[in-house]
Amino acid sequence: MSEISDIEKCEFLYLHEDAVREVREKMPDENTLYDLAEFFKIFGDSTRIRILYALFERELCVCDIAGLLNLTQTAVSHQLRILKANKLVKARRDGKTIFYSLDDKHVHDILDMGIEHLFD
Amino acid sequence: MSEISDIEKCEFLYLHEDAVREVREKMPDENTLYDLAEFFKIFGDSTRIRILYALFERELCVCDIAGLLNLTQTAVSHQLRILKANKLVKARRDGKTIFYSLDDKHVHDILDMGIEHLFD
DNA sequence: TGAATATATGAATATCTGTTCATATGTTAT
DNA sequence: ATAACATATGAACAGATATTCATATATTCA
Repeated sequence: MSEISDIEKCEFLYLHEDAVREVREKMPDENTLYDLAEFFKIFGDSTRIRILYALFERELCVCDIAGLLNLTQTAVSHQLRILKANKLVKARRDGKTIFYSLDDKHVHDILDMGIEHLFD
Repeated sequence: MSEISDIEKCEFLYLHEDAVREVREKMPDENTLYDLAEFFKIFGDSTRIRILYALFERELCVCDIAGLLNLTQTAVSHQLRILKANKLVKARRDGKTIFYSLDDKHVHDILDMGIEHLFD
């Protein structure tokens, strides 16, 4: 009986040590992968996706978006805050109204690639 | 006093009717956008992102991945099931071992574009 | 056949996240 | 200054989700 528990043996042994060693060296930085997941999390919500698509055509104010997508003003505001914090949209004030528009050249390409995957 | 509540007036009026009408016509199908969000949800988890990056180099078995990423076998299995269900990875059995590898040509491009956004 | 190994899976739990509600902030017009 | 309007925000709540635990399945080997 070694120190390694029989029950979870697989947890502590590399079945293919050379493969694992090679992969480990080439893996990107841990923090980068974490940030990357956080970034994609933004696209993982249909409300935000719909807002982004709405803004593809032209800038819109909060109430336009709420009416267009049948959402409350509050819900839209909350989501816009997230999108803005992640530099996907930007805001411009005109009197009482605040217009939102896209602020990232990659967004369109990323979403298109997702669509491509869906229709394979 | 009209039927429209004063408090939520913005909810029921289009501030910019023409804009909203134009955008509504060009919006993609509602179901497509929902599926798209579901697809990106998969990338919104660092464990799954790490697994995908590990598989960029070469095929690996469940225990390799668990050891490499310091995760339990069970956690890896659960995530691989999700990745497989969404056709991002495929499995190949060799005796007791099951090797997983990437199964989508878009994954690499999508992740790269995410990285690009991060490093802007 | 039975023991050992590699992986899968259902249920429970804890955490995260989106929406709602109530309210605050900021701008315009009277 | 005050009312009306557009938007923002904090707290509470409900639903989703990743991990863990216990256990099942599948394959190999003695």
